[in-house]
Amino acid sequence: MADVAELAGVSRQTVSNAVNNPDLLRADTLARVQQAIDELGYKPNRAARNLRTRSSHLIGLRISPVQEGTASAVMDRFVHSLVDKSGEAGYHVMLFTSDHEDPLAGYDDLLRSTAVDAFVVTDTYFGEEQAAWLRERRAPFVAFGRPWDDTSARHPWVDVDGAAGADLATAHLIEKGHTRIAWIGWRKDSVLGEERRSGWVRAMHRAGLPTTGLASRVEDAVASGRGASGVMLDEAAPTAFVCASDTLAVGVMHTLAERRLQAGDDVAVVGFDDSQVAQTVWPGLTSVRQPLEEAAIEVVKALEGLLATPSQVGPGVMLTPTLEIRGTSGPDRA
Amino acid sequence: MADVAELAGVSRQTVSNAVNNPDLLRADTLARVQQAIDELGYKPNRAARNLRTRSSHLIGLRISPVQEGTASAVMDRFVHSLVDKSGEAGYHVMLFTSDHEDPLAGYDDLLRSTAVDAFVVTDTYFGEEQAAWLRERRAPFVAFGRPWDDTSARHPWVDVDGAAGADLATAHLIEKGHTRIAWIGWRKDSVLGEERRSGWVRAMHRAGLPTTGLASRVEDAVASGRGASGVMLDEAAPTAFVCASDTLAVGVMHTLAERRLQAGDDVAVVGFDDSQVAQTVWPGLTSVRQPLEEAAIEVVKALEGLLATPSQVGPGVMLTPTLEIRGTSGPDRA
DNA sequence: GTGAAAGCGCTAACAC
DNA sequence: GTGTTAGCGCTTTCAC
Repeated sequence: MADVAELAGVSRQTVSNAVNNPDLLRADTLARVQQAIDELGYKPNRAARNLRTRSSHLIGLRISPVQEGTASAVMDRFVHSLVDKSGEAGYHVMLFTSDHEDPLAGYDDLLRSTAVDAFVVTDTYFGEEQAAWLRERRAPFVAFGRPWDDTSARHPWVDVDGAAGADLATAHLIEKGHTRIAWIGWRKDSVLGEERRSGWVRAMHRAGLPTTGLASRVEDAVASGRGASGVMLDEAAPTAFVCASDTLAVGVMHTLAERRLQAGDDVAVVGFDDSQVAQTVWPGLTSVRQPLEEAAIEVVKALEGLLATPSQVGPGVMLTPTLEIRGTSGPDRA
Repeated sequence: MADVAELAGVSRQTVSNAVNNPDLLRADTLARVQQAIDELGYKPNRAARNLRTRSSHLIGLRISPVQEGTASAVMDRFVHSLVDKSGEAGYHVMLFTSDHEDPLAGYDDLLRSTAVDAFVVTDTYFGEEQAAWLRERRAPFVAFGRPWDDTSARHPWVDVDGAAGADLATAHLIEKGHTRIAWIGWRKDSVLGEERRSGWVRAMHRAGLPTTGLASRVEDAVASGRGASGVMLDEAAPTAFVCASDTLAVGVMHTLAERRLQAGDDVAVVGFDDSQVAQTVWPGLTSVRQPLEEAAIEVVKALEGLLATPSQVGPGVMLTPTLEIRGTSGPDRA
């Protein structure tokens, strides 16, 4: 910095102003300083700046372990988008993990050591707890996932409308002529699962179609999807399946393959998350896709607002997913 | 820090020592300071520490955009492992992107602003260029991927033996009775692809089996795998396929499905990377799995060595992949 | 619009 | 073993 100042013939302070408050300088001075900066390849030292401004321009994101044997990688896609979008806003994403026992430990450490300016909280299931804890400590954070029970939650959030996604999927199948459309979803204690399920119910009832005996709730695993769809096929003879996840949808496809049924031709299947599995598996799994890039944009926007004026919290942002139509959602042939 | 010092009845420096050089203190003093730290929930301020020690305990990792429509997510799995392992060593992973035009720009910025202590370089294809550039700037880094042409490269690296992986896959098929085993790989300009291919050649020749007319080199895309395997089936009638990636292997499975052939029963297929697709697709895609967790451990180890004694560079570490055997690698029925 | 002075919170070097 | 001193590189007052 001193070098730049000397080369430009100004004081060190003026260099700082050139970088942080360019409009404070006269145009010609600014140009001279800028040239010196370029010439010397000067970049302000992060540590010093952080110390002085009490901000790190780092946002913390806790990532949970990879789920082997499942199809979904929503988290990973979101991380990519978030890194992209926050980078454009001058922030970097710092990843951390904490053991499942005490997920808050990681947050606490980073908070106390002022390592990050804010967090992005994504873990939907533990969201509540984390949110309450962070709020209590006045830690700035934006949640990807709405606050479910706590209607009084005063923190910014961005979420994707799961019901709309399932509705979209179901309506698509209805349009294809299906009338007996089954739901393979998650256990009842999953708020996310119940929300997605409600979209299926909504679309079915809107079309005057029955849902009784057509819903199943299981663990999010391929084997569970396979098991549930086998039973469903035997007992309720649906011509199409809407699933709460691609993992479950792949399970349905296992059942079909075992029974020598063609996914799409004989029985339709729609998944949720537009995973790489959905994108590549034959003949292409129709799937609900979350607008993660948009979500990242909104999260960063909320983050910027939060750090600029911590007091005022804007309303939550709800995004609508889209449907990626592929081979498994063929017309009803029955 | 001052509070802790006062509560423990020592000077601020002693608190610092308690944190950074505990063995410098007498046991009872240490205990007293430690208790004060716990009581107050004290954590050293990162920015101040970074400024003073000229280190951020951050390692930079450039992530490339997600490849839609492919099966592999090696990068994402590696990121998870790296975050885990580096966390144990007291480091955090900071992600960044840079446009494809100028991948070095991102590195340069972080380097100049002393934002990170070191980089982990993973992009195999641009590895050479990046490595040379970083070395020139004396930026500490560890490469995940060996230096291919530059035998004089004096930087630490960790890599997975792709030839061994393809050899493993091929030998497994040979053991299953297959004799006409085809290779679907990447274009010739991919060093990684040629390396994997050499493992197939090696295993075939070791068993006295022919390779002529059994190899195909295409883009890494599902459609390419499908196309190449279709042609191969018509022209050379192989009973098994070994592929350079799960993406290509899924393409082969498309061809089989279209021809009403059962993957595993009629024609065997083995992929590479043990992606979520391989893990979930019916009837399970046998695939070569890279030991990414081990790789992350070695990378972190190298990183620690590098930062401790920058001058001495240990030898590269080569890891051997394993084979995940699933339904698609059935015996030869011909 | 520009420069001088002060200090962010910590740790390395030294004196005690 | 413990305390004192100095300073990491920057930005934020405040004069000028």
